[in-house]
Amino acid sequence: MSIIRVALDKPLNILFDYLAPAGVTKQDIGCRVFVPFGKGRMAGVIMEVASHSDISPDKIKQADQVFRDVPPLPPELLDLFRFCSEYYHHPLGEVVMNGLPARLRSSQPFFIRTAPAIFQYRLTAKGRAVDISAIPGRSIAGRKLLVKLKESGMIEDGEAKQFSRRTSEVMKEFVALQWVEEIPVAPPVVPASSPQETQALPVLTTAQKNAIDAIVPKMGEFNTWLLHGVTGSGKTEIYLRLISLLLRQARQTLVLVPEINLTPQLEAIFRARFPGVRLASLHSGLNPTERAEGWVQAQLGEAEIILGTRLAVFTPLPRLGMIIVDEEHDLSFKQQEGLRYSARDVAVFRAKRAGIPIVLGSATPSLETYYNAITRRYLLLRLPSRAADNASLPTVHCIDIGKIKTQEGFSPPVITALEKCLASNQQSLVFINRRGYAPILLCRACGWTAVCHRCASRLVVHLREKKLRCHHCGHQAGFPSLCPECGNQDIAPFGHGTQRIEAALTRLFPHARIARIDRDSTRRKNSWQRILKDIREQRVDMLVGTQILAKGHDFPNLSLVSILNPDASLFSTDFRASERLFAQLMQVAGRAGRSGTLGEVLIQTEFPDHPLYRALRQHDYDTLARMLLEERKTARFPPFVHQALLRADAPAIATALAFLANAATMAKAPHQIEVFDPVPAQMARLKGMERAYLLVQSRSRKKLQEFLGSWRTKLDSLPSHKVRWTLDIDPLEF
DNA sequence: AGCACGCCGACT
DNA sequence: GTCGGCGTGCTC
Repeated sequence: MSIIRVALDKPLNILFDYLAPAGVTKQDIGCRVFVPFGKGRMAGVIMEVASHSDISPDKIKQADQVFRDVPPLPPELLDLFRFCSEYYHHPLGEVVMNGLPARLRSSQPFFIRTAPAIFQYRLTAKGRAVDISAIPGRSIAGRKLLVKLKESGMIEDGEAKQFSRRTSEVMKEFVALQWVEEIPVAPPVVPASSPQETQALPVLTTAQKNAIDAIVPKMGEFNTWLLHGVTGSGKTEIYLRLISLLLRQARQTLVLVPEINLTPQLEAIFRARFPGVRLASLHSGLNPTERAEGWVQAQLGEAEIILGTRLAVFTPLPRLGMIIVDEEHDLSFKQQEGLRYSARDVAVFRAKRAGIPIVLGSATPSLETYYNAITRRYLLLRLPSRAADNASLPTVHCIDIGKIKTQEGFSPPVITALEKCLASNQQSLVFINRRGYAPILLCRACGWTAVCHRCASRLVVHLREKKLRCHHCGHQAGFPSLCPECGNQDIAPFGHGTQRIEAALTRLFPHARIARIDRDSTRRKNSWQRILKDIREQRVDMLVGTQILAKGHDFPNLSLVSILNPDASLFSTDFRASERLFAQLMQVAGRAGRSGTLGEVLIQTEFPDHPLYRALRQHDYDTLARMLLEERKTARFPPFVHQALLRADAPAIATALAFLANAATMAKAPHQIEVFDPVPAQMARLKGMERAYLLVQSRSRKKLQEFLGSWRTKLDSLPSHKVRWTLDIDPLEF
């Protein structure tokens, strides 16, 4: 027992053997270890302990130090890493180290703060006497804090921290001034055996009740449940009931959500429902230490609910009882670089191994998931109507802009509807999936358009900043006054983006309060949360925005959704474009009329009879999904085949294509495997790199995997000057 | 991936 | 004469 095999963050598909430090046993498998490597030293994870090594003894170095600061990674997690390494054909060391929070990847030991201190801050008599003007006006955090304290007398740590990053400092000053006193709160005993659900629980709809009755008897076994519920049908309430059940059994629940935007919302709901229950929130908005702390709490079994984005699927969870993947169709579950894993698929595998249920929730399931459900590999639960008493699904109308002319992007019926909405104090939403002022800068004389020189894309006009921007690489350019091609002055923005629509709305409705919501307007930290608050508190009449608005937010007073130009992706070359467009439109449409008021959705299109819009009008996901599945079947697309992409990047497209051609010859297409011709990627140039890919597919996942395994060893030995290649399993983008 | 070693062009 | 280009090969 003197050799340890260590996973290191290196693009090599091997473990590295080291002489173990004294006293190392099999108990240390899963511990982090510090080792010499090349001329430096680095941190890794002990994957195996062995008695001998095949490496010649003179090469083997002595490992420096085994870290026992946190418990070793449990065997199930190491298995999960091995599975990912094999399935995604990615080096094990990179998989393992990618799964650890950054703070634990470093060579610094991590000191667990035992019993993370929770404090209450109570306003003293002295503090009560302080006038708000005693705090300088520029100390916004200080003022907010004092106002809050005067309102409620006391505040908890966690709540205070939400005001601003400065809060803890300010609070220290308050304590020093004896305005507040600090009272330690005893942390809840672990595990909280009975969740204190104090408030009256909402009455369940029949569909919700049926769903819960179906899952509850099978809580102890693996099943993949698809919870297919229209927007507003109350999926969250089902999650809450199931979690509550697990809390009573002292088991942990892992909840995966798409992106950080939704995390605070769901976190607030969970905390309100289960006060006193330890919830670890793992998202990219945390600093490395916070992230590691949440992770360790999960690993120690202290955190009972773990809420996080895709990376959270790799959290060690000793008492895991269920996994929930909310908005399972969301693309952000798939990592698009490095280890290209799908957190949703990894979660299903993890649940299967652990013998626990997994619930995939969506109003618009991915076709892969839906297919699994209708073929009974997954168990399907439906919530066909909205949960709130008086809420029904919005009416959807198409406006044929082939027949009715638009002005500044708006057709007369949309303008009228917006007017009516404004007059009756209802909020409206204008959806246009394009940031910036206009997508194109065009010379009317010669047809020249501004393009990015690093990407195969057009530059987008950002009028306010007087800049042209590439939305793919971030490149910025000034605004030319003449056409660089023909010298003509007649160059102008063409088409509509959110900024232009916002400007048009401001002209049309000068008295309306208009908010633009896109990546540009929500870039700054907390600005999205602020806008959301403004919307909820009715300080906004009209919202203009991109797909950010489509995602899971509840706008109670919103009654009109206008969708401006969705046609572009109807006839796209990407076979998933229709599925995505439909999901997106269904999601935005679902923002309308979620409580009380009847919602209305207006779609401006040149193809009002297209089946996609017909399905949308009838809120009929199933018919369209089945139709799209039929198309996929005849065209031999997923989910009827399994795909893998060999991607190659090179400075010149010919180099990338030549490499792929070589790779294709090596493949010697075995039985049941289709190897296609190398082709340039959709975005043929990105950030100065030319990109191409080679598609491989098979009806048998197993056959495809076997093939990929042997192919990859050959690829490793292929000359690849100037070419960077990766395998992308179950690719979503081409 | 880094980072070495190694073999050929323009510079103080 | 060297400094440095990046092609090739190794890391326990």
